[in-house]
Amino acid sequence: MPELPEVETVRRGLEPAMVGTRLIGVDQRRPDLRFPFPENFARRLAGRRVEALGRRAKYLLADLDDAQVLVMHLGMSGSFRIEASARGALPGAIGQAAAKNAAHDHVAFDLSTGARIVYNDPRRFGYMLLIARAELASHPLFKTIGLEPLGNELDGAALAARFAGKTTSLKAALLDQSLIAGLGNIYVCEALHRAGLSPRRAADSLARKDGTPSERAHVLARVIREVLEEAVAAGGSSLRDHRQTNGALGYFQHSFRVYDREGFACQKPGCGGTVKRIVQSGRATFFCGSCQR
DNA sequence: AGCCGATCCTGGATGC
DNA sequence: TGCATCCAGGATCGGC
Repeated sequence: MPELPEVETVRRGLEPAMVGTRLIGVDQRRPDLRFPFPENFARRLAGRRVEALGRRAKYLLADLDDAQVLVMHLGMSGSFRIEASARGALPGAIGQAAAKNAAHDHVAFDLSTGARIVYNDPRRFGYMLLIARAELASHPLFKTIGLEPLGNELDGAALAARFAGKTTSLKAALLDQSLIAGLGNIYVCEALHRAGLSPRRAADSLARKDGTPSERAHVLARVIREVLEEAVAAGGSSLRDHRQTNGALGYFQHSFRVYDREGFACQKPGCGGTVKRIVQSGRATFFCGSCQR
């Protein structure tokens, strides 16, 4: 489910509820998600104060007052919701939708404010880890992570340099978290369409023969940032599971130009092409065969 | 070294 | 209606 915009939406929702509060109790309802929870997970979190809530790539990072970081990944179907109090249920349709899914509520954090934050994940591809802050950067999960697209790292030159010598497709390279972080299937398809680049084009074609970045590289870097920022502003894309922490749906799915739009007309003015669906390394790719070259 | 397919898991959509 | 099949926003692993 969650690519960078969805994770960032969740972060912005959780931040005001969590930062500065203490974790009074942690209700861990099963031994594992994708991986086993850390040893004594609930006990190690109890009483800790949350100092900051950050994001790197698709990871949420809660800085704790004991120099540990609670690392959370939402996998394909993970979501957080905030309940106003430990006992209280949310009113109306949002509350009902949450209650219906309660079988997949795997962790709940009770905060010193009385709020409760619940992690729900039907497919259980998500996970939570505790890592010492000093060891975070050298941790296997983080030391190989690529460019952060919303930071200052991403520009055409950096992208072309990362992709230099890669014989794989642009689609596969953009999905590779060790090259550029945070993109998933949706935003790769959308960015390539906006850039007018074929997903089948070789990744190293972003650089000229002399190694300098081509115009394509600059355009692609710009539209990646653009589509991610627009999606964050829309609260992410809600296809199945993604919700904002207040239960509301994101609405960027209404702005898709190619993703899941096989057979529809290309929306680029004057193009006249049709959106196609192909499979690349086992995953659906949506693109316009006319204007993406 | 680097790429591809299989795999973890559940639920929704589709087809017979 | 029921059952089987396929597909899904991710990322790791083994095999080649």
